[in-house]
Amino acid sequence: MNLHIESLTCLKKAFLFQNVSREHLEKLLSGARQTNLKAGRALFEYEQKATHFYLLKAGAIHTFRLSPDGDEKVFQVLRSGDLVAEAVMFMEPCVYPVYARAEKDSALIAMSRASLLSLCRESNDVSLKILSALSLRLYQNMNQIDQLTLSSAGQRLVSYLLEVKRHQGADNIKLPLSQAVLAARLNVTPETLSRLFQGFRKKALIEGRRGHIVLKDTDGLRRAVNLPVMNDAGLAGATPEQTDPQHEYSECGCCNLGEV
Amino acid sequence: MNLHIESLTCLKKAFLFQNVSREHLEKLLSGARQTNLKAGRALFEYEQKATHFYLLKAGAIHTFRLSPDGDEKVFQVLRSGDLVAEAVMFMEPCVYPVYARAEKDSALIAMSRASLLSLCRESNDVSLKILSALSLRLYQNMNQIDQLTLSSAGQRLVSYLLEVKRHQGADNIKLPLSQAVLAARLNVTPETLSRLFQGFRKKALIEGRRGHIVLKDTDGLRRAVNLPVMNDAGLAGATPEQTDPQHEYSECGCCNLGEV
DNA sequence: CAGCAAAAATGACATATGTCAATTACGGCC
DNA sequence: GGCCGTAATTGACATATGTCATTTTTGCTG
Repeated sequence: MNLHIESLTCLKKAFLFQNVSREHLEKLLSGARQTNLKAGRALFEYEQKATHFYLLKAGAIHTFRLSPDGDEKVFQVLRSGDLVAEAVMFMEPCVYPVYARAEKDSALIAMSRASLLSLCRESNDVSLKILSALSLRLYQNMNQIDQLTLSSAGQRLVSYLLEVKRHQGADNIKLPLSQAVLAARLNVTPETLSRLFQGFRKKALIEGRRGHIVLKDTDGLRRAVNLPVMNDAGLAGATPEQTDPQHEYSECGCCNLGEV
Repeated sequence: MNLHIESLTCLKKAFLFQNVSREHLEKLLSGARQTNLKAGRALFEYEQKATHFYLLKAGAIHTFRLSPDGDEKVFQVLRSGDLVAEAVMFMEPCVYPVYARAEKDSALIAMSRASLLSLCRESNDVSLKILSALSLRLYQNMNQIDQLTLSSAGQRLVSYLLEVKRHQGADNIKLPLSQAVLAARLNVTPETLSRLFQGFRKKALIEGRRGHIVLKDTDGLRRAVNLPVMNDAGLAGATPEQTDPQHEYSECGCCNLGEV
């Protein structure tokens, strides 16, 4: 049927399933179901038994945890084409390590853990693919830890901006996140974030606002927050990704933050 | 030869290679070499091409990154029996994401990336094993991120203490880390850490010092730093690990911090 | 047991960042 | 194009935590 064909096409585009045979994909999809989520609705809960993973066809999903005082700590911002919770499927015990919620109306394909595991058992290729996907994610997480442990809020912001720049190519960057979410992600308050932006504007280091900002002087930014001024690779140092266009994750290569 | 036999025995004990045939292990070891490191010597450098992974037979290895002002941010504290950088082998591009240095005189077996990859290609079992190991590590990293984004230093410390308690069973816990390293790990200064400990002592929430401390009142600790007082599972909520005795990682289940 | 170097504790002080409240600007909708 | 709710900005203020210097403990080694 139509839906099925469409799903198949989507699935094929996912990095994980690049070279997987149609036959195998069919099997994945056989037990799959389409899920639609209104903005604001939960996809799954923290510590809930993880029985499914998802392909996000349209919309946006945030994964997050809650801080003791109830703030949301955003882990990932997932966009259409992304897989959700596929890495969780291999955990033991298998529970979702985060909450997931639709930020916009979203359409997903839900596939069962069992089908993925059996696919892996049958196809070493798939296992290897997932292996490399997981290790990439591991790397991203390390970078995120690195970023979060930067001592000052300014450093974290600049390091983030430079990363976005690197991924978008131009100095003219689009911030795919609201300031509130970005603040959460950088572990600062929205107020502090706002003041940081203002400070940089005053010093003519950046221009523009509301999602569209121009980095006028990246070295200046680095100096302003005592980040070492170096090549251009940002935190990660030498050119880390950028290369492999196979990595179709919309999550930003180094720390899954908004779109590419 | 003797060394070889001994290495084989070690390897067999590693979680990853639990059910791997002797034949396969031999292959891994065929290209392997023994490495001895004096305390303080580097095992590998950040961003260096990652050609080998290691089994730590004796001693201790720290993995870390450097903050802009030169402080070390400890990622892992590895003890004998641990594998080092095995997850890195699957990254693309394949460079070490951290520095690694011997903290004590250490003995390691160095095995090549190529041999591991070909082992994985041959044995789906191994792939799956590694897959689950990686996903565990991913989970640990998320927990670490969660911890690091706890707003106050006190929260981070208490959350750490409770985690250690959970892993060691008793209220009487042994801290496997010097205060300096622990401070780095919690992203605070040693001074702040010291003052926190003192504060808890004054309030009779803990007793003892120098690695051996007794948690007198865990709920009190939680309250003292505004962490929700709940079951007993610490940050991670419901019983996360504890169960599977197969996980022989000396790294603490939830966030690789010192020994079990 | 004395002496020493390293680790930890303590004190005084500076400041980045959080908090809370008030104001302004934006973006969607009728 | 004007209105309204949300998001962003700004200000005043409190405070946790970093910094730097000094002292005290600790654990070792001869």
